[in-house]
Amino acid sequence: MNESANRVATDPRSDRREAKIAGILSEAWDLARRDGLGAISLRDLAGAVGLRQPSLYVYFESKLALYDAMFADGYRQLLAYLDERDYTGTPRDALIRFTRDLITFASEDGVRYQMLFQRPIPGFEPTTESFALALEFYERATTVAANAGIHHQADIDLFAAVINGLSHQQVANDPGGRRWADLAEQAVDMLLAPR
Amino acid sequence: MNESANRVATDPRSDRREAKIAGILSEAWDLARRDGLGAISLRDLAGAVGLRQPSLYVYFESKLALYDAMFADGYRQLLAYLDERDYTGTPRDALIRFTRDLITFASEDGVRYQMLFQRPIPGFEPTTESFALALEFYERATTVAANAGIHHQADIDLFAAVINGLSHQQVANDPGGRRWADLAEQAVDMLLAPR
DNA sequence: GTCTATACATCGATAGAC
DNA sequence: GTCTATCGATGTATAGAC
Repeated sequence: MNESANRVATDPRSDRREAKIAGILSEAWDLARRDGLGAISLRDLAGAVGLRQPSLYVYFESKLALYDAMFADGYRQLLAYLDERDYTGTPRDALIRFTRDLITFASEDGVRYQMLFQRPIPGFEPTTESFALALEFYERATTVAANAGIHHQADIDLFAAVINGLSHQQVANDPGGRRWADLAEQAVDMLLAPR
Repeated sequence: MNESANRVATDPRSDRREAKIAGILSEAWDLARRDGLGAISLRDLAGAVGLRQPSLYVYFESKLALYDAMFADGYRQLLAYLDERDYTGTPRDALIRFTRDLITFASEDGVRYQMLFQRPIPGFEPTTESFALALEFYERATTVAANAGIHHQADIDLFAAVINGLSHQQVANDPGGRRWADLAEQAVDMLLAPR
């Protein structure tokens, strides 16, 4: 290969590094779906990407750093997923679609849902940089809710609990299905009903 | 001690065995609260009850059998907790109290809540006998809900999701507190509002 | 950047004496 | 029923050659 050909916007060396990291993360999600989030083995992970186990330390300084990268990766996937959709239209309709999309996103990958919303790995806390992505998501969620009239803290708490509960039931009892996702409209109308 | 004194209803030998098992389970919950449910070590557990690790196999034939006993123990605690309370009165009031009590129960012990409602241990499935206790609980819950007019499957699904979501938020964000438990009345009125 | 080799800890489980 | 001793597997992490 020609080491200096195609000198584009970014450094090709760090491009390749980023691509490798992306490949490792992709395999890490596969392993997590197979064995559980807490049971990822660095040996298995290295084998899945054609490396020996110590070579992983070139890309992640520890297993917790790998988890942190997965946490950030999952939130980037969620934000990209939301970017592809539009939440214009009436506030009620937007909130219904937002809710349904969140449940669907959770349903598509239960392990990813666990990582983002259940925090099931003892000893793992996301770094500030990674957690910023989570905050970005919460900001978007509260904005869509606020547009539909959900302002008080108690209402926001209830809204968050309902979305979380629907997502959890969907992932736990009907993974990949729509049984709870299809309750989004009913749930939102319930939340928005005047008291 | 006098080995044959006080010969009561049950065999004293199996009484002692049951008491020992209860002690082991109690320590297992303590360890789970400290290290996480999936990170219980049989060595630590044995040490906590004054035994060596292999001696635990006298009482549990495997680690999964220990988890199964914890699962059953947790549901027995929940059923006993509900037995102490009464859910008479108007159906709405009963459902509010039932909901609030469930969230409170979850809040009192996040690890127990995980074991009963989140199933976070890869490879663990409760035995039929243990799962029967879970079914007993679900029967009681649906009865209280049905008395308040929640009959259709979609309504039951939504009710279960709301309780689960409130409990999860309470455990995850305000353990031991009441922030989401105090939303029980609002949540139930929302669920019972005519559409 | 990748490798071999290895350190070092911990785990669940079993064998067999007492 | 409890113990000592130990097996075999697995885990993360590091040292150092190439």
